[in-house]
Amino acid sequence: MQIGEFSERSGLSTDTLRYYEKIGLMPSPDRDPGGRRTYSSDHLQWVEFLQVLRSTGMGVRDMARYASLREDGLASVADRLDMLEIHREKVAEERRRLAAVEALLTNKIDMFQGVLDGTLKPTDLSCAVGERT
Amino acid sequence: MQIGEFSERSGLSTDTLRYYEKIGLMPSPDRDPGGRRTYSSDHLQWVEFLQVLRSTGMGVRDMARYASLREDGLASVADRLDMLEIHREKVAEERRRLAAVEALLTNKIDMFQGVLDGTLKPTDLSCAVGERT
DNA sequence: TATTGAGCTGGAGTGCACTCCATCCATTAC
DNA sequence: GTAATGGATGGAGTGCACTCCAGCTCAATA
Repeated sequence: MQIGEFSERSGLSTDTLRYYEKIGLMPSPDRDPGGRRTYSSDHLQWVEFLQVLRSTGMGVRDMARYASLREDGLASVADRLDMLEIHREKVAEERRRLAAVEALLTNKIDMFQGVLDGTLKPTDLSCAVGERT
Repeated sequence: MQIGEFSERSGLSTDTLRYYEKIGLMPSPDRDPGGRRTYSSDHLQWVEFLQVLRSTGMGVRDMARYASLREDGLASVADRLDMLEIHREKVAEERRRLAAVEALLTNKIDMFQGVLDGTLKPTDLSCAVGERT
């Protein structure tokens, strides 16, 4: 498949795809006789995983390192495992942090609602983190 | 308290604090006779909440909008409530997404471990999203 | 009183992750 | 044959959120 279709299927712009290739995130796809990139479904699975890493805060530097390990094949399994375990822990921490923030937001929301429906005096708001009446 | 101490306590650099003030995230603190900023513990609570918003993906544009509503006092409670509810839903969604990513990473990690301890053939790896042997 | 240190301002610079663009080339449709 | 379409390339530009800096003032201390 050519870059246009690949772009649509992966959800990444053609510019981003060429950029990812340039910085070493994507193995260079084969070219057709006219010099145009030809992607396989392997490439598709891979960019989808890249997007997972990216959307969970991994920087392109680390993604490039993982991509390079992946290119090394079996020999790099232990290293890839290390990276994934470290990343999973980061994701888990972030998820726990978000849960705490949700609780804090719920608390503030409840106070605002209390003020709006009159069950709370506006002055009670002052104890809500960072708010003012 | 002066900006140096405030910076230490809040964990934001003095540059960032002045920047936040400039773009309307922070109510301008009083100045001492020499023209230096004097922060209160109210300011501290507020920047701490700003950091919560920031670290959960709210952009400075929206934070400035919230800050401006906060300056309006009681009249803006309904609007602030709206913003917080919308933001809480975003945070909740993100938390659920992270949980899914954790599961995916765990799956890949298990496969790599299987390959390392010999209970899985390297060729089985190919079914793991985006990997190659 | 001289020096040191903290803080002030306006503006330039940085890093990240793209995104856009001009110009050129190949393929396909008519 | 030619026009339209899609892709290639190198390099410049963008938006965000800071971060750094020069040159200054002010206050506390030896």
